[in-house]
Amino acid sequence: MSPPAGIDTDALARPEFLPDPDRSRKEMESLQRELAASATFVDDLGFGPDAVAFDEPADLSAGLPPARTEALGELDANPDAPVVVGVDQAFRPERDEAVSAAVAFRGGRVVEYAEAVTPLSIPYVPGLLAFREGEPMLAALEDLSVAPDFLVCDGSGRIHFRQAGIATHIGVICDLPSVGVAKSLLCGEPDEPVGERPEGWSTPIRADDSVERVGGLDEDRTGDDADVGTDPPGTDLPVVGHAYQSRQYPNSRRVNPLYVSPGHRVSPETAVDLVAALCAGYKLPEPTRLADAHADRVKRRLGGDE
DNA sequence: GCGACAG
DNA sequence: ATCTTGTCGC
Repeated sequence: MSPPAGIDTDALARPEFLPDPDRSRKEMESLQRELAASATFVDDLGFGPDAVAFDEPADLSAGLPPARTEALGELDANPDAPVVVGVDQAFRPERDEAVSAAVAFRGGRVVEYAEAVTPLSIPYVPGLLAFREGEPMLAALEDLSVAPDFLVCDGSGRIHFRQAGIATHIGVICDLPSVGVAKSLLCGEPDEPVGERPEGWSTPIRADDSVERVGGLDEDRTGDDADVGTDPPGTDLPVVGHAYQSRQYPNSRRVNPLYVSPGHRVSPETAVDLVAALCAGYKLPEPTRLADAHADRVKRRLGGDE
């Protein structure tokens, strides 16, 4: 049995990574370097893509599916399935508040919806998103009564100037495996051009000059020195994530790929494999898609203004 | 100085 | 992210 423990609130133990209006940009950047150094971009999960795979997308036409608490029970078909949690946010610009949502799944079923409304204290700055939205995300996670085994965050993880995107912040703070799923590329360079690609296609994103290298963090690089010079150009650069074509129309090229990167305790390769398994017919992985819908629902319930 | 930049 | 109707294409 797994008692509803929710998140191990280590968040309070790492206040340095939470928003502080008085902190300078330089200070936030060095905190991220510190955080990247304590992050792990190698597999440390205890389960694989098959354990979290969705075989059917949720039907949202009549609203979100009800949470099935019984899916947590011992009579569940797959009692050992990991708890996957998708997190996303909606905003109330007029009030400068974030509405964050966390949706927990087990065996492909929703087991809990959680949410939080949080005042925003820091503006959006590319590269410093976690200092604006990290607190709200944690608030939604702490509203959960089930303990997550894996977090799917919207935004980048290792695909980040200091290899510490919001998925990395959240993963390290909670000490949970996490991945970042972004709809556009923050930095880095794809091995191949990212256009007109078939469903299921993916290509590595490698660190470019805009990505700071983190000491002791690149030992997960593939190949050894003997390969240098024989590999294609750029192959010696560290892979920080992947572009992944989760959806595509047969006779059209309009859908852009997803940019998947490890947050914490996962490798770039496993991160894409996990996200591929979480996708069930739509562009976004199911956890993210439902978290997005739940955040919108909560926002609507709160009302258009005041 | 110019460009580029998750949500 | 948010402001927003209809509309082009599978």
